[in-house]
Amino acid sequence: MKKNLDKNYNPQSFEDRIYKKWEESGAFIANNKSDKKPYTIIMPPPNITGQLHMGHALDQTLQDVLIRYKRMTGYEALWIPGTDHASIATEVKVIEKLREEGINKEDLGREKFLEHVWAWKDKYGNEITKQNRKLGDSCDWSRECFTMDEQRSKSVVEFFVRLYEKGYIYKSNRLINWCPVCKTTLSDAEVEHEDAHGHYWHVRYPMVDGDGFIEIATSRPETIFGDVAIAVHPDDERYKDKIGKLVRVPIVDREIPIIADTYPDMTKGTGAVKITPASDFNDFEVGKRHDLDSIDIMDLEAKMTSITGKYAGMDRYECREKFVKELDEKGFLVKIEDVEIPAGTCYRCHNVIEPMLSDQWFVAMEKLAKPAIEAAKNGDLTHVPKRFEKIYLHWLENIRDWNISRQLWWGHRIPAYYCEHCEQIIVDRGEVRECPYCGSVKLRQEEDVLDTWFSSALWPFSTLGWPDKTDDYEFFYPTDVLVTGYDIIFFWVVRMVFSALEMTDVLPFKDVYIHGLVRDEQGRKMSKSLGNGVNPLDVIAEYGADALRYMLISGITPGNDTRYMTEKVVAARNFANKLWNASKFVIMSLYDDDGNLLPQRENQEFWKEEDKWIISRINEAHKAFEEYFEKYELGLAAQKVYDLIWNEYCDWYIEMIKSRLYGSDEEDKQTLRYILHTTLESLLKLLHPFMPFITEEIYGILNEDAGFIMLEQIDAYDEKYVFEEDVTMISLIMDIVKAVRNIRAEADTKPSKKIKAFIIGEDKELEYVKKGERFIKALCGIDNLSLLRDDTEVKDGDFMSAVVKGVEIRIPLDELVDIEVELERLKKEKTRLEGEVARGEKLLSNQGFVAKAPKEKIAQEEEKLADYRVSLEKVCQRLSDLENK
RNA sequence: GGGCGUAUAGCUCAGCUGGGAGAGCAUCUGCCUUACAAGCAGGGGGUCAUAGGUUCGAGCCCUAUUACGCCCACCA
Repeated sequence: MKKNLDKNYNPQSFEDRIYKKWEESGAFIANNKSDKKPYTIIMPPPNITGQLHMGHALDQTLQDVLIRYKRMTGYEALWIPGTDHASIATEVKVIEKLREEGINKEDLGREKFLEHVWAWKDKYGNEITKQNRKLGDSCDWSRECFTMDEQRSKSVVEFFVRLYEKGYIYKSNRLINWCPVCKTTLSDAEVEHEDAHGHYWHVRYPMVDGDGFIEIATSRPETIFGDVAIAVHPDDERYKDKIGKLVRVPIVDREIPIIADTYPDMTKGTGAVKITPASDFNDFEVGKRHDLDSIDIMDLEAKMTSITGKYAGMDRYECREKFVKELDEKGFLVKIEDVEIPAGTCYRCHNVIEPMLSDQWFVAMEKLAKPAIEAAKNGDLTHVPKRFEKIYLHWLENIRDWNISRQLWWGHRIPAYYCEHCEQIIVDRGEVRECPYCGSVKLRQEEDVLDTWFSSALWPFSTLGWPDKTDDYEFFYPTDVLVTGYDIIFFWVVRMVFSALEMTDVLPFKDVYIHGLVRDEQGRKMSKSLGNGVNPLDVIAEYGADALRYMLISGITPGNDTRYMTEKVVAARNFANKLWNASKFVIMSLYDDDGNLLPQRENQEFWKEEDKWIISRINEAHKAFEEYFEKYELGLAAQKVYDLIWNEYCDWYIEMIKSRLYGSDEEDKQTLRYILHTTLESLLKLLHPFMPFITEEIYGILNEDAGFIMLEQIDAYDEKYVFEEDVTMISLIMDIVKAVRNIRAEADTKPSKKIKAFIIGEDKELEYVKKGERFIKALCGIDNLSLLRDDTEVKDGDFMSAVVKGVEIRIPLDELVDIEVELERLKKEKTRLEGEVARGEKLLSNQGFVAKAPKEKIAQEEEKLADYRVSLEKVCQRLSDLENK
């Protein structure tokens, strides 16, 4: 049976099949006993609540391209996949689902609730890993991790205990960010700052001594219940005589002092600030300095506490409205200003967070941050692109202690116990049954769980078995590169770095490759609320994973955002289709009608110019790839292989060899088959990291009984495949072909019409032309080509002509159309050449250039100028001949 | 208030250490030429945001300016 690819490129027909074969054969599994050098990437773990979105698709495609390329260039490549329990996000989702079923989290109790979450995780947690497979991710599923699986939980406990023992972890009562909707505390990184329109309510507080009022402005009047002082700047003349006196808090009727502190800004508001330590971070600091009390005015749901009297139990916003009304009615309200005020919001639910006084666990950051700062400054840690290093450093240099406790149930429960007898805190790796201090067995485990990012921080080494000294850890750690978006540098990159430096004494990775966001066609962020998200799975279903992957990678540059555009996917699909058809052509020529491989001849001595040309071009691409991958210029690498396949291999090489293929020289055909076979193989390998499915499918049919292309090696750049002379010659031929085609097109010659042509040039050029005669004839529809040393033979008569690189082409006009067209062409060409000559002369007569430019550059310019002069002369000659007729 | 990014062909974007502006799509012309019309061949289209400067030479380096975008920051 005739062997070949299907008639049409239809990715749906093979992508799933190929992935299954890869996975079942163990092709993704890395060997920790390999002789090769390790190359390791840890996949940023998607949330188990998540669906694959374009951001994941980009992130993962980048990693897969890197991993596949490294696997094909001599490395033992390991890419570990995994998922994140996403404490808060998952818990919120499960609570929602339970609520729909009429079940309340609190009624269930911790144990039962967690059972529900685990069931939920089992049901949905693997969705995203199925989607990874659709994308073609070559990750090692045998090593798949989950942030809450047994080994990772062990890492987390170990990490916590070690930090605790070294004194980095402490428990403290202080003001924290509280989300009243998610009902948990948040770290600083989890608070977003959004501007909202609000007001300044100017309120006056009567002086206790009856001597007038002091006016303050506040954006949060409901916090007046927590006021413990009014602060003014000590240098503020307006209030100097009031410092130390008492004022009466409106309605609340509490007497509070006017204090002097440098915190108030005399130029802002009224210059007098009310101090509410329990509701504001600045006020908290002022309160500490002046030894003031803190008054809790809100509970954990942001409802007013009993201290607010009739407002008790009221929501914070409702209270604000009613309280302002009361202030107004009682004459305390002076005026209301409309302003934009910044508000801290929860990164999850986007509700306004409430500063709350609370007992929480913290990691002291100052000392831990130092080596992480140092690592970036001394160049051990490289950000790609470099500018993100600033963000990284800025965060670390201004870091505050990390609040790691969360009032949630889903997550790693903090391994701390409280002795109910002696009130000591006991932190231990295992379950604690007896108090080591007093021997009491009345122990209570901490209820809080750890911040999700606490486990993520360990991901580069916990996934490799840490704290155990596993073979994987020994061989694959540290990893090579972390690929992620710029949006989680603080959450994640920073924390992985200091955690690794503290726990493993090495950087977790050398490079941080940062990509941008995938936006929609109009450049907007893809979001649920806008409904403008494009589901990668839909794109894969319609165009194939290869097209999606290629679309995402081509044309991107590190750190910059990109847009999803259907037309780009179509272009990528068309490229795949082009490769499919070209491969079909090659395979057709390699096998006979019974599907047997036809003989091939390898000997280099029989290679023709075009063979050496394409081999040379591919060889150069190998070099370019090495450089591009070194610098993470994946967009450029993708562009390179595209051009090579489409513009050079398909448009030129295949067209050039058709006459040989359909000719009668059997031995030459054997050589040709060898070249076609090997060059296609090389191209497939170069493209494989970007388009793994189509290249694997073609490779499997091209090579019977071959292994996977994904496990093959891409050739390294090799000097012995540099064929300079052949490249020069073929370039000349290509230019001539283009010139003739241009003449034919301008003269409107029927494509089917065969024409006569003359080529006039020097010996060297004519030698090249002679060698390439067969191409010129075949590719330009010329049936009669004469090579001449001078133009005496063809001087008379009407011609159209073109000059390229000192070679003149003349085509008898009777073969074409009228003289006017030719005159027009020649004039245009003359103008162009005059411009070129003028440019060259100007450059070379510039003393500065001649004196300072590199020698090679000058020689190059001289050569070009000489060339243009010859060409111009010929064109002028032609022009005057024609005009004098 | 600080920091950063972007501005290049009608559109979306590349352009590595400074050495004659590129791609895809769109557009125009001609082609179903037995791998491919998801294609082939040919063409048109850019004072590289503005103003200075450095240099023999600037899309690229420096300084200002403008527009859009992003990040950080406790302004009542």
